[in-house]
Amino acid sequence: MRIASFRSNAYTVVVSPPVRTNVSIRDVAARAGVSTATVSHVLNGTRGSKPETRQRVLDAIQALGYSQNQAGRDLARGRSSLLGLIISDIRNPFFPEVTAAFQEQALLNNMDALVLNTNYDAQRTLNSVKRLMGLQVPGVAVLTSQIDPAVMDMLAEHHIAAVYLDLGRVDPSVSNIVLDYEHGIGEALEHLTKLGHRRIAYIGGPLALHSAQRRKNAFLERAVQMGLESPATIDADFTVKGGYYACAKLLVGSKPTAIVAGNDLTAIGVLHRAYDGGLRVPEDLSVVGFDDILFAEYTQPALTTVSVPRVEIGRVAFQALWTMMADPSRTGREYRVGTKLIERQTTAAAKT
Amino acid sequence: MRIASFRSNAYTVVVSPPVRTNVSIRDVAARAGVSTATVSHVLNGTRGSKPETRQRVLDAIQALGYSQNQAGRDLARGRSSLLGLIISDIRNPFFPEVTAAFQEQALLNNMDALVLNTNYDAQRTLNSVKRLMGLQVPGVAVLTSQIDPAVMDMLAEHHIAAVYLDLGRVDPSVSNIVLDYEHGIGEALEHLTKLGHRRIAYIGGPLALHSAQRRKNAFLERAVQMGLESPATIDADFTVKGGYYACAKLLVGSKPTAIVAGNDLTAIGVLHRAYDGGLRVPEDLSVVGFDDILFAEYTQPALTTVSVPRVEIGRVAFQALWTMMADPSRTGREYRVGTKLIERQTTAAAKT
DNA sequence: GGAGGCGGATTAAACGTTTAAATTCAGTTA
DNA sequence: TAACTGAATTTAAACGTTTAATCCGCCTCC
Repeated sequence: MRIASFRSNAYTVVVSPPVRTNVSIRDVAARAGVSTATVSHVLNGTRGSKPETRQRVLDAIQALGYSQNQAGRDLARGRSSLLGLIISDIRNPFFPEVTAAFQEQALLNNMDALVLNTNYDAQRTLNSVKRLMGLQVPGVAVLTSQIDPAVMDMLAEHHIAAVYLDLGRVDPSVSNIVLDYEHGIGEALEHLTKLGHRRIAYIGGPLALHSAQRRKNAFLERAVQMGLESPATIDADFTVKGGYYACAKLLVGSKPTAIVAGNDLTAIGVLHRAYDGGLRVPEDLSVVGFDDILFAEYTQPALTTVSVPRVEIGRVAFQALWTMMADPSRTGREYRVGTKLIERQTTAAAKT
Repeated sequence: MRIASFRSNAYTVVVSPPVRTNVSIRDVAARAGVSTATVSHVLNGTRGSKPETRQRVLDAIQALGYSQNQAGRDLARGRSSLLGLIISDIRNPFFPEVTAAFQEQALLNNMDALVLNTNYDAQRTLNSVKRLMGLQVPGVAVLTSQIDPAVMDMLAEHHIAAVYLDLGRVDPSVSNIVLDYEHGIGEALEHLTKLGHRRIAYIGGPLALHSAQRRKNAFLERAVQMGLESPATIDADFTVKGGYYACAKLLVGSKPTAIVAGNDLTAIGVLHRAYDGGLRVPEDLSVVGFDDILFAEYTQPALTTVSVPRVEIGRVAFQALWTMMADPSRTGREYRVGTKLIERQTTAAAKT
């Protein structure tokens, strides 16, 4: 062992001892004059104790500055107090709020959340899940937009509670959060038509993304339903640049008077293209985004957008796991969260 | 126990058994015909083994789909493979990149990062640290802008490697990352003076924040050094709104021709105020931000700003911990990371 | 041919909890 | 008074690793 290679003798400075700051449950028990079992029960509320004993234990804990060793605990219980949260990329402005909300809930229930970025890489996702299983997590939220069946299988096989985003299915130990895109998009289209828009184009994301697919469908269905002229659509890549170029393509020929973007970054690209092309927003062109990321409020002009309730998603994800973990039958269920239009300044009456 | 309260009899459906998917190191050892010690050593490379034995172990692992139980491992080693990363708020655009970089490095070294938001709350910070200690983490990066001495003490007491941001000090088990604000601010001021600006105002953050303090000082020192007319400064709150109102105050009387903001959000507020006040940026007013958050690139016009190398900070934070953890003497050191000006479109020649 | 060294493997004792099962003990009932 | 309850507590056996201490051959060197 490396530490052992440090010989110390009378003349050397005393090296900080290889202390394990070892105040264990046994020390607490000794000081309180009870058994470790009692301490454990007091700590976990697993069984009633005489108020007086209880207090003695609490005092001892206080006096010794004891804190539970999770490793021992996890080992004994066969599961950890960590929950897995798998997301695509924390740098994507969609995720920080989801993450924060999830963690917040976890904390309230005395758990922690281990957040893992997959970087949109399936192999990495699988590795993440493997790590989580090594950690004996009792539950995992997979909030990426693509879901690898191998991941699902692996979690199911080990009977780990799991919650997914927009997975079409619910099973024992598997819950599902479905995003109601239709509602928000419906509001957006109603808003635009009320303002007199008829030629409304849509710029979406890469169809490999399930969410891009679903958003686009929601748009098209609603558009047809409302009898709009066959709407132009382009599939871009959910980036600012992508939005910029897609917009450029749309602004030739029979121009749309309004553009709905599949996410806010795309909408920002549209805003830039419009500016560079001498089009004023919203006077010459109305723009609606999707997501309501933090910065939507700060674009110039402020972006009208369909908000996706990220905080709620995070909270619901935790609740889903928690519910399944508490239920011996592990029944999964479906949770529905809505989207809605946030009107800001990038929409106005269509030019006639 | 809750589970136990479920009586099952011959007539009920069989409840999914309380399986512990128990393929342990013992099973691997048995199948490979070796002792658990050997398996452990193969797994950790802690000791040489005959290639042939090694292979047998590896095969057994493969065949059984074994994966290490971290709880057992952590318990035996007295420390976990988790590193703590304490940040103020993952929703603050400064942190996602730092976090991602830190996690990236951790992953490369077979560790995980547990990210904890303090929400700028000292009590919560302390609780976070306590949790981390319960988890037996071998190291903690505290990248909040305020550092509670109680936190430092607690970590030091338990000999846990720690790295801080802009803490003025280095100790055994304590490293420090110092941000060289001066360099970037110097570049910004040179850039502005070269463009003919003389009246340059500064809008900072709440002085309770150490980083706000340091940025402001860096600005003032450089300004004096360069012989600028005594610059107006306002301490705002690092938000868009704050920037907006601070800017409003500056735009009366002898107006500045350029404004340097203590962070990008503030700068965005300035941009908005200028727009609302009929001032064109950069023709009538030059603006420089600080941080270079993702969105700096997407403001209209794109924000000139002093970039703080977030990815590098995350990486360095990990390296600092890793280095101390590997060093039996736990020597801490100081790491310096630079800032630099990113010229975009919010600066131009001063109006004469 | 014995001493010594060495690489490769095993044995067995931790590590700090949780939790069935056993024990104690005071109170109640027959 | 003996038998029974039930609450409060203790005992002790896991849980799955790591690792110091041993052991076992085998080789080398006098």
